[in-house]
Amino acid sequence: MITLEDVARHAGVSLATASRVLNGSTRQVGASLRAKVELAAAQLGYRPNVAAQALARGAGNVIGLVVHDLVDPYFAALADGAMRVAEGRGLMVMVGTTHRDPEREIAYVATLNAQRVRAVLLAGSRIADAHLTRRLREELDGYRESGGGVACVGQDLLGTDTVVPGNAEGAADLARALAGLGHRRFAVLAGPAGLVTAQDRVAGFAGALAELGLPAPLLVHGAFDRDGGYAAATEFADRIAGWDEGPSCVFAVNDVMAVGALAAFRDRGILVPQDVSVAGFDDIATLRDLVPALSTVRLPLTAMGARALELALDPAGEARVERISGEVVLRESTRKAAPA
Amino acid sequence: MITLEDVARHAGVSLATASRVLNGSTRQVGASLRAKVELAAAQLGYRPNVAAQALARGAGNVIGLVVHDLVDPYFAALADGAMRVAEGRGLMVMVGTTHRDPEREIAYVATLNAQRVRAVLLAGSRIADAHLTRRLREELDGYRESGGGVACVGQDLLGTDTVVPGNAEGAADLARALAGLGHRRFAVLAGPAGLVTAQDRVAGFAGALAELGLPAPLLVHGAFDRDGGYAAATEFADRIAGWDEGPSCVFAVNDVMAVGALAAFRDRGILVPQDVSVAGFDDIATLRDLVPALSTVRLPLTAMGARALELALDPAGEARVERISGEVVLRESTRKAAPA
DNA sequence: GCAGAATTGGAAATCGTTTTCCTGGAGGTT
DNA sequence: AACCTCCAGGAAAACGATTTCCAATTCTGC
Repeated sequence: MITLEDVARHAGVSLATASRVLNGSTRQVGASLRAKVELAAAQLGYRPNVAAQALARGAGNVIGLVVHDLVDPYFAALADGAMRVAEGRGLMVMVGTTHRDPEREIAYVATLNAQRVRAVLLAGSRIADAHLTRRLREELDGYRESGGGVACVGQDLLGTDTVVPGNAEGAADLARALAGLGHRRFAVLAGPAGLVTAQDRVAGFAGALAELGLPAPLLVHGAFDRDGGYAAATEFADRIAGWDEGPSCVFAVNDVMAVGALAAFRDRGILVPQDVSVAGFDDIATLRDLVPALSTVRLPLTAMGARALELALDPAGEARVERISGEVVLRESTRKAAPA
Repeated sequence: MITLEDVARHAGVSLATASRVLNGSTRQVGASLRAKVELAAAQLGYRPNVAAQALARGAGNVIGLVVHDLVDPYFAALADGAMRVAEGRGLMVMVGTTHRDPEREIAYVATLNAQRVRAVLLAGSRIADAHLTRRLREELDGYRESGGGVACVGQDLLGTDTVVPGNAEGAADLARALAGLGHRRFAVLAGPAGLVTAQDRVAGFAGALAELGLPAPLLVHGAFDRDGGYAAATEFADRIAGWDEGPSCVFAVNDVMAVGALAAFRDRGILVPQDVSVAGFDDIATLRDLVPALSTVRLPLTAMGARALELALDPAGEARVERISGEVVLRESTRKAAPA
């Protein structure tokens, strides 16, 4: 490996001068020496050793990103937004995927802490488990004390800068919109019982229904992914099989689950939206071409990821919380309910 | 920040001993000292500084991954596979997204080189531009000389370990399968003219048709993404509008483009598969619930990403090339052609 | 008991940079 | 001409670990 010392020797200057020329410094270097150093560096093919730079400077140019699953388009979009910001600032991004294991999440924060990354971005919803949350919080506190920025996308549970999607409000808006279409009886594919994002969406939805004086929705729990949606929709169909009046509209707490639900209904010969309307949440770009097109709540995911990283990188005294509201988008998967 | 020296002092031992206790060493440390050091480290909340470790050890535990676009499920799946391997080996992953800009790709390799990452994984197809390819290759050679492993997923153009999807063979198999369904006249939504992956798929497809004695397909170029598929399909529909016998089957060179094509046909009232059959390539998991379900060529993307990283991490004398073959999956988007 | 081997602990060199001083010379002001 | 300021350049001290020696101890086998 070519080191800075090699370059300096080859150029006939001191280490200090070579460093000043090659790796941005406030100090000036005379034109002739500067040229010599640059030539030597080019000839030798010098590459700075960032580990050494990070050590000497006391700060690297890496940021950390922790997501649950890169294959889930929700997280991919968030990551994309964050990476664009990182790129714009000349930072590299280290990514960790937890596959929804809270222990892994804590472990990643510890690792990123050891890496002395400039900022850590936590994406995705926390499990509603006080003990785990506390441990994560402690780990983050330790990290922040050492000067790193932390932000998260999701719930404001960690005392950090947070970009909070308007889950409850969006779901409530959606409920009102669906009620406006004439629906009276709803089911909710509610995701895992302990997942805060899912809880918020369910609560917002159910709350709006209550305000409208409509009956509480039928809740079916299941995993937060496509297969969870499929399973929950199947269970739903089984449960209402004998009823004379079942729900006319099903709300899946995210788009990916809604896709699973659509598949389940299709497999059982239930027509959407004729037999039942289906709505999701997130407005995942990759899924906009579904048939029938999914009614949902649009969240500006890329912008949210970008904004969160900005928060993490630009420190403030107080923990800031930014609420991002979703926008109801009605498409073909929901239709006017038949008059009662 | 708590350093190892703080821990050593607090425990009343030397730096060397503390290092041996805390960060895996071959040397033994007596039980009593070991306990003292561990206690001190825990009390002080010591976190090793990886930059310093990397410097002292001469190698970090980071690998680099360069993809075009994380939002594209193709790359997300590859990245996921690679990350699982990395996780299993206790390595962190630095991700760079090029957004299909070859200059950025080269820049990322340079940056990863400076980071002295253990291995670099390049995913995604190279542009067929000799000059850019040469520059990338030089950059990679420089990196490999310094001891890093390189692998790529895509074409074997860089003289490195490579996982090569059977693009031409898969497309040829698909062509034969479609011909077996009775199709005689084909169109290909061929992607950008300079993209090697797209070229290979087109060539394989066209080659098989020629072998079967069928007419050469109608080629329509466009971007390699959903909107490119939409635009190309629209152009295709316009072109054949006046013909008395147009192609009965359209092959989009990837699934994402096929989704765009399906949308375009839907918007123009063209029924798939009744009016025209559509097939894609990749078998993206997120898109398996489309209606009509997409006929395609399945590529084990996650496994490919994982394998590529394994190649990069386990050095060999020679550059190894592993071919991965795709499997034709016929679904509802293609149907038997009406007898002529 | 005793030589030699094995083991354990510590001092100090090392990794590749950045950065703080320090020095000598150039330029400007009375 | 004397004095002061400014500035380019270099020597050397961090930065926070690992690792190589070396010395001191404890085991072995006779």
